[in-house]
Amino acid sequence: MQGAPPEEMKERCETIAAILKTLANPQRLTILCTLTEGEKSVGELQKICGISQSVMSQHLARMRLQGFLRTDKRQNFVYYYISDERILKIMQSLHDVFCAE
Amino acid sequence: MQGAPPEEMKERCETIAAILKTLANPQRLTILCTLTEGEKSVGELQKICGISQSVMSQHLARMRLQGFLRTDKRQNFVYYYISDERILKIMQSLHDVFCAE
DNA sequence: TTTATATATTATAATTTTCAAATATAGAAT
DNA sequence: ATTCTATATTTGAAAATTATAATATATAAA
Repeated sequence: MQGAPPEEMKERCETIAAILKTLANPQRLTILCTLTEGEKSVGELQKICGISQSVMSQHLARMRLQGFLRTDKRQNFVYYYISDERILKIMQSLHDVFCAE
Repeated sequence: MQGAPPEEMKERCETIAAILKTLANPQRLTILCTLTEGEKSVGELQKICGISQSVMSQHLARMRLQGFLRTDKRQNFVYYYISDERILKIMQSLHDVFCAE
């Protein structure tokens, strides 16, 4: 048995928990699931996910500020896509665990 | 483009988000990390993780009620271990993404 | 039986998250 | 210039989470 938890483990757990907190919301997960298929405009995401304009924008802002997502403005639309490799890997793993046959 | 999100996706996202909510706490993650190495008594967990008695017990109760953990009482100690294969897989995946070289 | 140890539960206050409504902005179309 | 469309931001209330303290329980030891 060792003494205190390696400080490193605690710090990592804080970092990871902060990321998981953002994932741990049904609407944000639905948005991310949708984006794993490729970029979507905000309006498309609203329709596909059934989330209101304001709430959608708030979720997207949070994930953008946290570095999960980036945007690409074309015409008068804003397209969002997953820009964080770690998020893609986690989504893949969640798919394997919960959605695979 | 399809219409509404498959209801199945929404439902799965709710289930998964509920699980991630429990994971998304630095202390609970630290506890789970520790338990990936094998079962530990409550007292051992308190020392290793540096978490107070009451808070530890509340975290353990939550994870036990959610089916992540089970207990084994021996002597006058309660040993906790991870009993949900999905949690083990997620922890492994988080390790791969955030802690691997 | 009393006391000590290990763990669990309850209550409550503080903090954080979430949703909804209103308002703001920016570019395109008229 | 005005209006419309797409998106973002702000605000405030409701709900959920977290920490802390107090109390409870159950078993072992004295």
